[in-house]
Amino acid sequence: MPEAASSASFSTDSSAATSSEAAATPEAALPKTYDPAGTEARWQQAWESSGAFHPDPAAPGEPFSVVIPPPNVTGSLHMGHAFNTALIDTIVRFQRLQGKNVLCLPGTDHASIAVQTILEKQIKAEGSSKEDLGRDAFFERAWAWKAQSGGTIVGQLRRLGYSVDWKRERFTLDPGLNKSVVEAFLRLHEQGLIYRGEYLVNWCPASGSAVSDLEVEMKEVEGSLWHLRYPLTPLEGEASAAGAAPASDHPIDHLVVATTRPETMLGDTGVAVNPSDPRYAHLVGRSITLPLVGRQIPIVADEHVDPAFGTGCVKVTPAHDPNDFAIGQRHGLPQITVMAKDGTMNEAAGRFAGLDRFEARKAVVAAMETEGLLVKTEPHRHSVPFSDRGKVPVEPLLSTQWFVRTEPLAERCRTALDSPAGPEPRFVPERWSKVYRDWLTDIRDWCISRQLWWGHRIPAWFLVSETGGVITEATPYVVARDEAEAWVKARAQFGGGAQLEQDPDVLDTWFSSGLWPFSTLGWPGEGGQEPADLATWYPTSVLVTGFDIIFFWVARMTMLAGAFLQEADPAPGALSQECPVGGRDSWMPFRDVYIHGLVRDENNRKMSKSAGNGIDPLLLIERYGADALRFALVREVAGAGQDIRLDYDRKSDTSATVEASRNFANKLWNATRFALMNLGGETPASLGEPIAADLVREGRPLQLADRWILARLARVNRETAERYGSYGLGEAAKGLYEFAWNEVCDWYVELIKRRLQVPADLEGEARAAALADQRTARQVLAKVLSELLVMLHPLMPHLTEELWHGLAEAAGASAAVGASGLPTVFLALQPWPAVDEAALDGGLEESFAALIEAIRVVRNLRAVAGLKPAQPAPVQFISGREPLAALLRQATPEITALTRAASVSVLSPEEAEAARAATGPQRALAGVSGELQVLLPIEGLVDLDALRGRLEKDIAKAEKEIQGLAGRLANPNFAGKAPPEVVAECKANLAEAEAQAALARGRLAELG
RNA sequence: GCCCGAUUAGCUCAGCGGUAGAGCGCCUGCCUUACAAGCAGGAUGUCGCUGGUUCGAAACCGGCAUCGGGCACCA
Repeated sequence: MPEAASSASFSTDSSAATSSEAAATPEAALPKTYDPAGTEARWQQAWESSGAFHPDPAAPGEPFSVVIPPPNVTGSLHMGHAFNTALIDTIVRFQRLQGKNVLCLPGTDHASIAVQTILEKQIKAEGSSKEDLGRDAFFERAWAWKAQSGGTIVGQLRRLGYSVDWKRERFTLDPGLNKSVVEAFLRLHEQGLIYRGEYLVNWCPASGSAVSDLEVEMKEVEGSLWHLRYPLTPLEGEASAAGAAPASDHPIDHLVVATTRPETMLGDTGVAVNPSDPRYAHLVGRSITLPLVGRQIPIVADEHVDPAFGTGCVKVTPAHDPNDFAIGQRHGLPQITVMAKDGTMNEAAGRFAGLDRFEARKAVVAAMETEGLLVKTEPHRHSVPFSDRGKVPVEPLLSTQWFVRTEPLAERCRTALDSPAGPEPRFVPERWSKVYRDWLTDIRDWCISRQLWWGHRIPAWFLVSETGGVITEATPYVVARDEAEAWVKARAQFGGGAQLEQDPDVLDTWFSSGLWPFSTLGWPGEGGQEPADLATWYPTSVLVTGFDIIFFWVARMTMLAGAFLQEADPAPGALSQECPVGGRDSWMPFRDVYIHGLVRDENNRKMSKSAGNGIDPLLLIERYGADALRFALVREVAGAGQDIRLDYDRKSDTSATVEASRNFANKLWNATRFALMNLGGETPASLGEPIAADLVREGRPLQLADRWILARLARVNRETAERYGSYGLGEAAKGLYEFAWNEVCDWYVELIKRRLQVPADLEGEARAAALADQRTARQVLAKVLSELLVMLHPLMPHLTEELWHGLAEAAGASAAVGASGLPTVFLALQPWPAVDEAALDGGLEESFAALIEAIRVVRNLRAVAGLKPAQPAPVQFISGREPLAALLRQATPEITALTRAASVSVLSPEEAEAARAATGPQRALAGVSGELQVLLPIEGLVDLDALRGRLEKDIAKAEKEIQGLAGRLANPNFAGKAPPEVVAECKANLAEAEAQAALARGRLAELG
């Protein structure tokens, strides 16, 4: 237990001695600066050991659920994860304060191809291979890796203060999720949505596996375009090229094709031209003798060919190019594979067999040149598909794989997006729904099998006895939950004597990730019972993730949910373990999808491992605290979905942005420290709510500043709840920052200091009155502060939890503690405070702003005149506006304290004129704010030049304004067409600016 | 090629029809007993360019430029 650190914290343990001491002599017990390390660890432990975030599906409260995007177990977390975590945790903590039954479910992803790549690299470095190890030993090693990396990740998530339910933590490859995966595969297969077949797939020679279209990235490379001469095969009876060729005066005896991949010509099975191309129309149907190979291949007409590009002739290699594959299909051309799966040429490549594909390219070009068939070579910049993981060009190869038929699933999703009740899911920001929809339109089937080991084994068993003991495209198979069921199915279909072998391949990682929102909640359940978690928390409330995985993950989840979670799940009768899904509004796995941006580095580059510019979140947490990092990340969010930039100095490992948030944490710490020193050992509970009417009755009414801050508090409460609830997290953070610092600390606390300290020499009734008023101030301060802490809790959970307990237990009252000695009552589980509607007072907020401005003018005058801060000076306000004048009179004691005033007087213009008539003009520091004149009538000790400068500046500013306003009013169109209230405001402003200029001129003249 | 962002103070970004804002940084003065991780005061902008709509545009519309991202892709 990290109790040692609690000396730097508000003590919440049962040894109340330190607490009561803290109340009496706070300076002794509380340091001036907040030290997050001990505090954060302690609260994380307390929350978790008390099960604060382990919800009961049967508990009351509207369900609210989030499944976190499971990080890959490929090492440790980066700043993007910290950002995602900060956003999700802010949302779920807010919803918990709203009284909802909140589940936030954590987990990690096995990341099939990424993890296997890492492990194979390690094994290779040891001079071995996964084949040497064998499948079992490899798995053991992979699980050990998972334990280590997963442990690191979970540790990092805990360190951020993530309020997830660790008891429900899942891993995409754990046995429960395997059950979901197998069930999903079975049902899709039964529905005809999974099929197996030989197609052209993206083959990654580096990982030795097929990959999906999404895992292919197009990269621009400098290549060449080789023009090759393909001779026409002479027609029968055509003796030679010089023979009769009635169709043309210029007989054609060859075609020229252009290619970026000459090595594939060995697999050419045709040449295509555009059907409307007059140059070649007469040649369609004739044959070419394929150079180097000698094969006869036909000339076909196909719309795909662009007559304007190159020669208008295209070589067709159906086994090695997606477009050629399609052309081949349309014209019944054979598919000849000339390459093996390791990227070398195979026996079909004849004399080029055994060469690596890039060597073969050179060799083929050389051979063509030798034959005199290379027409020319041009430099050519073009896009080449690269494997995301393997970082090598992928090879389109014919291969037998498993596929998900996506169109029927995508169609459901498109329909849901057009739901009359509003789009499902709802994207925030909305623009991402277009990206999502576009991808779901014209979607291609999803290759889900991977020739890897680390992953969910495909639940298909082959009757290899039917095909000579090996698995081929033609081998019959059964899909089953396990081997026993496979045997039953196999016997039923093929009788006894079968020999079964499970498919050696595994499923694409995203297949299991795609089930995450329901597999983690217990889908499909046992014995036809719907799991309680699924019944309560499905659909989840919101998915929070980056835009980079909308296709990979978001769309896969919605498509797969559409197959399983519909009210009328069309599963055939064979699947009797049907999971009932009654009573749901929607089968969609989430109501909202909140898409956030990426974290960029100080140079505006995306932070990534490969770029080497990542920042370890733990480094910043250690330096500034988890709350500071979280607050900094959320505060950077502008609107929604925009990337954020985190400034960072790599030499010193510091970040000004995070430091600013750390400073804010410290500000809150000190505000609470101030409160503890001034609440006389009382707590918000013992003081009670400051109810205006009661206080009037008790003869200690709310003062002006009290009413003002309570009005502000009510408004900020309302705004903040609205922002948190509508994904305006950055705005919520900024709003609270400004309220806490600029209003509560800078003004309210300063304004009530005088009232909090009752002079010892005060006696009798005056003393009683002062004490009564002190109590009012204490009540308001306690309320404002504790409510502020609740509102800030989603953003800075540890600090606010600590301070809230500090406030609540100020008197040393022992906190509720559990058997472990840790607290059992948490701010995290408190209700959000109700907005005090009666306290809202727009007029007061406005007039108080004028008071603040008046004080600023006084301070500015003092600064300009070079008065020493400690030197008192008389202050005179002249205002013709009664509400403001009254306010100034009322706030005289506060003004005195905040401006070091020797005296404060408030005069009407008439009184001021009369006084001047009586005493003559006096030298004074003068300034204006609106129609308010501020005078500091002091002789001597004043920098007159600076004062003149100040007045001249006032005049210039007023003149500029006058010019603008007068110009506008002079325009007849303005007066005629603008709304009357705008014109009136404009006139009023002009009058005021003119008055200001006149006043300032007058004062300037008086200075002489 | 198509689609989306962005372009405002030195930096990071708000503002989205009525006279330009915040934070950080910068300058000046302060250890004013909650906080120097602080307090007070101050300076700083042809709001990317260009047409248009409007009484009025940083904001709305059209074009252009630059930067960033996504999708597609002609061999």
